[in-house]
This record gives sequence, C-alpha cells and structure tokens, in this order.
Amino acid sequence: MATATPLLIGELAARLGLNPKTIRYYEEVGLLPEPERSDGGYRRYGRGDEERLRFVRGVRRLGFGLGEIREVLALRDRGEPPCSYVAELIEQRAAEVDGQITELERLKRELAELRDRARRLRPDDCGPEGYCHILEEREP
Amino acid sequence: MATATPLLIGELAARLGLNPKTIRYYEEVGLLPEPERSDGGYRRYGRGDEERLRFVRGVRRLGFGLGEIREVLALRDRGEPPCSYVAELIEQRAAEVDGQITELERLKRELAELRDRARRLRPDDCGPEGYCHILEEREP
DNA sequence: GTAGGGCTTCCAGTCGCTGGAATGTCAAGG
DNA sequence: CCTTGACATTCCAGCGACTGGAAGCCCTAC
Repeated sequence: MATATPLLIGELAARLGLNPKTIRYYEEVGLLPEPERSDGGYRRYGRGDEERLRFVRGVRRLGFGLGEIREVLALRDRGEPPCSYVAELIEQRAAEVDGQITELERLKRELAELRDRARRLRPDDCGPEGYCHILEEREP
Repeated sequence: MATATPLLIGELAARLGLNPKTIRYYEEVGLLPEPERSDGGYRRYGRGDEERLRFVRGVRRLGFGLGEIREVLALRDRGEPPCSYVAELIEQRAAEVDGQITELERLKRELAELRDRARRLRPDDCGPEGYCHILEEREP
C-alpha cells in the first residue's frame, strides 16, 4: 500500500471546500500547526491536519469565532478535554442566535410594514419634502 | 428668539445616540456634507445636518449598507425622488432578512441538538479521542 | 496661567477572509 | 534541455462599519 499520501494545499482545500488562502490564514492565526514542507517549500498535509481542519470547518459553521476554536484546540492540544468549555460555548452561542433571530424578526416586521407603505404611497406621489416618504416619520 | 443654534459634534452625537467618531466617519464616506467650521476649526452642525443624520440612523437600523444610503441621499440631493429605488431596496432587504432568519433557525436547531448531546454525554465521559465528542461525527 | 474637557487629525485595529503582485517549483511535452 | 502552464510561496492591501489611541489645538473657567 501507499505510504500516507501528503496533500498539497490546493488538494486539501478542494477536499474540504475551502479556499487555500483560508488554510494558510488558519495556520497564521494559530489554528493549524505549521505543516511539513517539500524540498521546494510546499506545504504537505497529512491525515491529522485534514482531521483538524475538518473539525475547524464544522465548528466554524456553527458560527463560533476563530478565537474560540483556537481555545478549544489549545485545550485539546494540552491534553485537557475541552468538552465543558465547549458546552459553555454552545449555550452562549445558542443564546446569541436567539437574540439575533429576535432582532431579525423585528426587522422583518418593520420591513413588511415599509413594503406595504411603499405600495400604498405610489412612487408618483413622491414629493420633494424630506428624504423619502416611505422611510420617514416612523421612529423615535 | 435665538438664531439657529449650531451644535458641536459631541452635542449632536449625544442627541442622536451616536459616537462622534461615527459622524466624522459618515462625513468621510460621503453621507454628510462637510459642515461649517468655527474659527477654531470645530464642526458646527445645523438643523439640516441633524435631520439628515437622523434619516441615516433610521435607515441604518434597517440594516442597509452605507453605500445604499449614500445612493438614496445622492438621488435626493440631485432632486430625484428616491422612492422607487428605496422600494426596491426594501424588497431586497426583506428577502435577505428572510434568508438570514432561515439560516439562523437551522443553526438554532443544530445548537439545540448539540446542547442535548452535551447533557447526555457527561463531561466526565470526555475521552482522549478526537477533538471534542460533543462536536464530532455530525457532518458532512 | 493653567487645568480640564472637548475638539482636530491621522493611523491602526477589529473579524475572517480574499484578491493581487511578484516570484518560485514542479511535472509534462516538444 | 527548455519551455509552458498550473500550481505553490510570500507579502501587502482591502472589504464594512466603525472604534480606539496618540499628538496636538481650542476654549472656558478658575
């Protein structure tokens, strides 16, 4: 059988649906260790790198910041299980997402109102007063 | 009565609940015209400036970008009613918000699942395999 | 006169990439 | 052997919408 086949950055990126630049960036900000290099200086990634990156991608999709992910990885790298920290993060993130949804729902209602208003106030009625009659006089 | 009282940037900012830096920034990116200056070079804002800024703040709260707001203001400044453009923007933004809500709802469900999972898998069970047993093996 | 507060400018940093420029490497084909 | 082309490397800059800090000026009050 073939020995572990190291991947070049482009191959790895394609495999994970990432931009190669993103992978270099993750390395730069300390999410990935510096990989081996070929004689010519090309990065060569092994199975462990791919795993790690797959983990990062998965967590990223949940909306966690790179700093948080770095923290999780650092715990694991130090041999401490990151699970309780992760559980905490999940709670936090869930609350954050709830807040964002609430805010977006509010916005959605407001936009729906404005859309109705835009339909009621025909564009032709648009006078010279103020900036835009659709948007004005609806605050505090 | 007093003649129109020009405001210094801090007063204006306080009135609108904005950071003075934000007002300078809006000027810099072309949302606000350069205001008058006092002898010493202090910006002095009049009623019109406050109106304009109030409008900007209102539209900003709907999540529109500064570029879009600039466009609206530019139309108005040219004497063309921006209403049909604004109506278009509202439709676009409403669709965008719907998309964001959908995505966040998905995320919310996913996080809820992970939270359950975190409760099932007691932290003490956290073994040395992988990065985090809460987060792993749940993709593509 | 001096202390303070607010104003001015300019530069830098945030976050997570992403693009571009200039240059180097590598395998295949002529 | 040389070239071609697709990759790779580095470094720098920019996105959006601010926000902070530093260095210095203005203005008022004591």
